[in-house]
Amino acid sequence: MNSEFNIAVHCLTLLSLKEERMANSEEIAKSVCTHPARIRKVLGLLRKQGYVTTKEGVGGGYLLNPGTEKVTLGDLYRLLARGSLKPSWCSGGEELPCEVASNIEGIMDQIYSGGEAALERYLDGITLTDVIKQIEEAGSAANPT
Amino acid sequence: MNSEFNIAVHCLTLLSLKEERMANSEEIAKSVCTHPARIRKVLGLLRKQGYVTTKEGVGGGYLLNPGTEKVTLGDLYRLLARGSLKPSWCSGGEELPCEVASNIEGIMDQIYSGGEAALERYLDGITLTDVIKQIEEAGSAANPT
DNA sequence: ATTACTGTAATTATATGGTTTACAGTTGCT
DNA sequence: AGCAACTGTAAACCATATAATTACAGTAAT
Repeated sequence: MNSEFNIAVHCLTLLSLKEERMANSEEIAKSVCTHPARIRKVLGLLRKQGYVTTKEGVGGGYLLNPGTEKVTLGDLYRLLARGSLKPSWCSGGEELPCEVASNIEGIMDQIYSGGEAALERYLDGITLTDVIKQIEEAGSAANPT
Repeated sequence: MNSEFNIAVHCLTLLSLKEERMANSEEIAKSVCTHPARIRKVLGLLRKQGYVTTKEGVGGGYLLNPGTEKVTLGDLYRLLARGSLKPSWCSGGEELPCEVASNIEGIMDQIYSGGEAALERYLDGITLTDVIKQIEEAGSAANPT
């Protein structure tokens, strides 16, 4: 699947763990390990969903909205990576004389949709809170108090 | 995901519907709509699993083994497309000083594995027989007796 | 005004996936 | 034996998809 889903999870957990729940695209890009413009693109989509608020101008950046921790990975999947199961190339073709060739595409489409539904159900069971908790646990294991 | 999975499903249903359960790579390639060399590559893997027998030389080709219709799409997925959920690019990195960056990879890995397990469970519920039946139904609907 | 940000689109670089070519190995036929 | 029709496999080539980068307009704090 698409890596923007991965980026979204990363950005939101990072913001949640930040004091002030805020950071700018440059800082986030360092942690994600990509270019700030890419972060701005993904966070622009998350803003449209109401997950973050952006502040332009000096001292600006992205602010995590309250309640966003309840968002599930399924929500983020649907927003950023829906349809990623079906490959860009598929076999057969409507116009071909072969019975299999002309019908397989529709059947495989159904199968990919079903697979995606199964995947979404799984991802709906994981919230950002779950991911954040795991990060915190991993961190405290590395630096025990 | 990888389109070889799609090709495998196509080839096996095609062979099952053929009189003699046999065809050569050129004929199959026409139906799948790709190059014969690609068909040979995929069917080579299916041979190693015992799903087909190949016959080299004049009049050769691929023969569907008895019982292969019981194979599930999950089996084919594991053989040809396992691991396709995780994107080639992922965020973060062990070496980074950020707590999120250094831990996210392992956590996302687990999530991708879980998603893959969910997907496999779904695909395990579909056999080649199911796909073949659907092709037959679609065909008889187009040409009613 | 100037500086430090975001928003967004266009461009370039790189990776992936599919096609094609090539040729050695195998088998049936005459 | 020799030819023709196949598979097996790897390498080269090409197209497409994805990520990085550049660029610049818009916005807000000082």
